[in-house]
Amino acid sequence: MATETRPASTAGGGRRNRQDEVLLAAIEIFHRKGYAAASIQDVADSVGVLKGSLYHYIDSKEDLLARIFEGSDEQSFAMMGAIENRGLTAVERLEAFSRDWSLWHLNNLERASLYFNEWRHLTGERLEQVLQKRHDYEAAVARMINDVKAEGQADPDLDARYAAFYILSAINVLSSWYRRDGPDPPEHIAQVYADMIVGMVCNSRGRKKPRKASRKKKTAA
Amino acid sequence: MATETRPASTAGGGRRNRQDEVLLAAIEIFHRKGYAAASIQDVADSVGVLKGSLYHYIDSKEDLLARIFEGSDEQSFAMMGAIENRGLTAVERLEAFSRDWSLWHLNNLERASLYFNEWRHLTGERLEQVLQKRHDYEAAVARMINDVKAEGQADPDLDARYAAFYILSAINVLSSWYRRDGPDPPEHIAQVYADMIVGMVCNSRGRKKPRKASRKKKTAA
DNA sequence: GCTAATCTACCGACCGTCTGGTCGGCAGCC
DNA sequence: GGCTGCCGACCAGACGGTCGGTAGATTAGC
Repeated sequence: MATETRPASTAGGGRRNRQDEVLLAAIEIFHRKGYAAASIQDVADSVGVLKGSLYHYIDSKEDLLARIFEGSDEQSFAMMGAIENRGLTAVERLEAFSRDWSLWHLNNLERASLYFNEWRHLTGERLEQVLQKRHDYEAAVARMINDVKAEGQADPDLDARYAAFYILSAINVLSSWYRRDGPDPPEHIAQVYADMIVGMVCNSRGRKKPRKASRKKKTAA
Repeated sequence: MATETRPASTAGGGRRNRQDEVLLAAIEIFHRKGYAAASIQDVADSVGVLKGSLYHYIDSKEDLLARIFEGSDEQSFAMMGAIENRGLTAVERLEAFSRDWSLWHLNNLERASLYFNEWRHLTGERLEQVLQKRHDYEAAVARMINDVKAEGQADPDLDARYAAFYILSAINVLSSWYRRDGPDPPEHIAQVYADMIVGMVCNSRGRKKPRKASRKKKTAA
């Protein structure tokens, strides 16, 4: 992306777009050092250009972060849309989402980590946008879980909002412990996660193992 | 907390220990702005003291962070120890841990958030220590899950390591979405989380609902 | 086909501000 | 008279960002 408006002025193929180079370098460095601790100088060094030259491509440090987020937004919402238009049952949708979203995190470690960890360094309107999108995302997952309940595949007492938080939390953090040189490929881990998530949502019907009744001091039903 | 070693040199009651004031202020500010983006000046302002005066209590910014972590370490390992010495079954232990660890996060939002988010700004030996502790923690949870399997209460195919990551991830992030002014008290949310976790680990025995057999392309058993 | 104007990508010196951290000194309590 | 707690001036360096300038490619005019 970021190449949408012009089809590569330097006639495709050979040498890479500097604009993209800057973005990729920034993703790596912001991820490794953290946005606040990373300097524009670091990014410039990584691209192989003087600091001043960077400002030919960006407006400000925050602008650089915001552009990274734009790309991530596009990718994540495309994924979400694809799932909703596939005509799946609620359970299948939940599983597909869990797997695909996990997979996106695993295949875009740095980008995903930023998306999750560094949004608070945006300000003003951009911050509000991110918070809104985050909220929409949570609501969409909660809706998925409610759909599963409506299909009779989940405990009716399950709190969809908390379950959604739980699921998103677990997936969002994937990027912080996953090692690319680990034993299992991303596809495997994504499937394990999807299984655990679906298992968590779809269980407990008819289980009701004996446990202290102390949990009945709930406030809301 | 953090008052364990000395019972308040200024004779209890009246005015608070400055040492602790500094720590508490730092926790709040490092949490709100992020360690790297927060300045020592911010902390000094919050305590109501000039920046130079802060260095009467701390050695360096990183030292301040490290001291916060020491307190968190004590608390979290005390909690873990208490659970292991209560003579519970494996399932009860898993539930107790899930609930208590969630509760600790909810009741120590800022501290917990730092513990989880800002450890990478430590360096040298201190960083290694944190990484080691983190690893121990993950291993302990994985052991708990294996114990549940040994008791025959969990799917033998469940990958204990990934399940441990999954559980710890979700709980660690509690502090980032929980609002103190939300509708439910921490105790309720902790119990909901514990239920979800126990449900996930203990399910699927005899469930095996029909799903695409495509998940049998696992690599490891 | 040659020249002139324009544009892109980049340089490198520079700015003001803020950073973490130091230090000599002083007031007041034990 | 010494110790604790704190002040406030100070430092060197790093920070994000600016700016005038220029080499080289691209385009336009003739």
